[in-house]
Amino acid sequence: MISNRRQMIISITGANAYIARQGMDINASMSKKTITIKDIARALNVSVATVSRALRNSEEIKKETKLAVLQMAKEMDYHPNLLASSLSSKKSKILGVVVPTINRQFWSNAISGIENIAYHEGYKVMIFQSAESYKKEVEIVEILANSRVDGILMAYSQETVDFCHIQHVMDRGIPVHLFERVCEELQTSKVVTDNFGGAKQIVQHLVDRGYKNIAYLAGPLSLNVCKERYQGYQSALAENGLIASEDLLVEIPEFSYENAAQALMGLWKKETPPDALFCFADILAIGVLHAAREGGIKVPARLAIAGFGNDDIGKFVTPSITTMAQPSFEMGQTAARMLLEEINSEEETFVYQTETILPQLVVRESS
Amino acid sequence: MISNRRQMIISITGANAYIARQGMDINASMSKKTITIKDIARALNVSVATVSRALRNSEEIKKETKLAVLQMAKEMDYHPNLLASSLSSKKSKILGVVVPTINRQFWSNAISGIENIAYHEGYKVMIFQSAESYKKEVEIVEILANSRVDGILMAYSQETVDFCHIQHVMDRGIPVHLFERVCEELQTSKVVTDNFGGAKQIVQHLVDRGYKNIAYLAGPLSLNVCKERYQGYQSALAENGLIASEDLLVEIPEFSYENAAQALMGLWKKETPPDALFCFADILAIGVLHAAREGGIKVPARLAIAGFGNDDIGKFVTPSITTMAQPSFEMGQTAARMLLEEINSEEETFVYQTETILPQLVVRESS
DNA sequence: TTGTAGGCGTTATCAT
DNA sequence: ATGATAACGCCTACAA
Repeated sequence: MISNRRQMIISITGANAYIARQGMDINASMSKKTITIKDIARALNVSVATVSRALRNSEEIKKETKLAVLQMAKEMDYHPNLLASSLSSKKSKILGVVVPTINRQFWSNAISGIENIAYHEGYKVMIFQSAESYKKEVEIVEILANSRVDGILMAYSQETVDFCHIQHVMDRGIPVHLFERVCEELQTSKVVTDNFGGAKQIVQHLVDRGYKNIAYLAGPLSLNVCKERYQGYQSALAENGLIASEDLLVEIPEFSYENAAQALMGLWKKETPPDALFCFADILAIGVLHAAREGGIKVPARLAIAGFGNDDIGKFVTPSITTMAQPSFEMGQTAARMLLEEINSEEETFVYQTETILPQLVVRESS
Repeated sequence: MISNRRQMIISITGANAYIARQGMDINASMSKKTITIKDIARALNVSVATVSRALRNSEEIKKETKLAVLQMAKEMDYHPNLLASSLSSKKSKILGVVVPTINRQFWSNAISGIENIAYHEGYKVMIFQSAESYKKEVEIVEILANSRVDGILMAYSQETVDFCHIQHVMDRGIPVHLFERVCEELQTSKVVTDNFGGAKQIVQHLVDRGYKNIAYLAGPLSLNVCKERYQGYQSALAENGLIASEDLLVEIPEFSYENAAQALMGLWKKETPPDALFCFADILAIGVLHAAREGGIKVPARLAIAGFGNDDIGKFVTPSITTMAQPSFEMGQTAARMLLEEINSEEETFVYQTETILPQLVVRESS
């Protein structure tokens, strides 16, 4: 445990240097008066308007004055106050992001993609996690709107069935784009995975491999993602003359290794346990795989496992997990790009689009 | 590809309802005049000060007026403008976060912990990734300072050897707390892992298991974390009469599975390849494990592997990875708590502390 | 307990 | 090309 007392660092540079030259008492000014465009204007004997224009590199300003302002700004160690700028210009250059959680790979990757694009376009990113709570989500959306973010990217919580809070901020004039978890009720741009097609494809793959009694381990079917993959699963089975019995559907309330493990145990106790298991997400597939090994169930001999998402982890476990690759980073980028496009669009009638990302089948050892 | 035209949703509720009742023309007010405390004041025939106080639940206000204001605010669909509030109060209630990347588990967990605490304390979080670039980091720090964040949490980039940019924002009066990646030069609070002790412990474990030729796969030794774990490694070897030969140190420029795999290949070509490999982070351990399997190297029979961090992945691979558990989520929480403590501290002389988190040895199959 | 009025630091609209 | 000046929406002494 090392601890230091805060130290007053006295340096005759930057702002203080300027003040010193003006003949002011340094000690009296230790409250560190922050330099504003007003100070620059006074020092240069021009108006604040001129300074403001010069700093924002406006065309309608003489080159020399612009240079003079820039130089004086540096000399006085001036730093713009973005709060004031935002208040005045009505543009905060902030994007709001709402995700269920930050610490699952899909979401952190998506956030990374969002930040990546935002940064390059000069936008900051404000991030919140709803923790799958509707109540929290409502609060968050309100906070973001009140913070005057220029737009919101969100994947709503699994509790969310009412979308008034989202509609409400849209009515306030704030563009909202949905990604991954979307709904029909809202007129927004959306970035989604082809869940139906993806699920169908991977289940077809299982069928092709000879598996006949394929179970689906789902998250809450109230979420479009979960339901769509379920429908893809059903469709694939139907096309192959197989039935998706109720018995083979397990819906878990929360995504975790443990819940997946439990689900497997439950399935295994049935009269006719499945010979393959399609999991809504890789995290579940991993949990199942782990439980299978502990239970002495050979994978893929007695049980094939397939996931969805292509988290890093699936590649390195033994046996490695067959999955549908979802480019989460790129999804974040796409969502951010589309949102910025709407923000920067002049027209009143922005055309909302739904961008569908096609996942890729990655066949590995688990099937 | 579904696409919809933006729709004007006309509803006689909220703000418009109020305006309608006032006899104003709805169509003329479609520009959605945002309601301010001024409007509430006018409607209630009180001053803006009263409204402001009532909304902030000030003590010095009569209960009835407070209620009246609150009710009218709701009726008029009032939403506070946090930008204006921040500008005026000089508190933005925003925390800035700078990390190398969001999409590695350690960092996303830490961010999650930070957001978690921040949210509960009424703070928003603005997140940036430096991508290990010094130049970008300098820009980011400037942006955060200009955004008037109330404090900054950061883990600097691996390129960063000069800390003036950080000192500069501190001089501007913005508290900065360092976590995980810290340096001696800066007088700030810090949250660190006991890297020396942790590395020593896990290497001692390897020695105890009978391994004698233990290599260290490091990240850039310019980072304190990498160096400290190196020193712990050296110390453990020394105490056991073993030598940490230069030959057994591999420094990779960037954290990736691939680089780790390459490093193993390099080591394996040596006259006397190592019999154990301590990796700076789990991600490297996984890369090495994967390469070992492909190269037919039995783990742990011919090569023991140990990591650091306890990412989820290490638990599920075969053989599972021995590692030092680093509670990243809690580190984020701790860092956030300490920063908020400084922000909320009245005193001029805040006592900077260094919080050291002890990692836990997790022995698994790879050793 | 409530009101008045002057900021907070920029931007934007008119003039000149 | 530059200047005055009024917003932007809220907070906070200081008065009353």
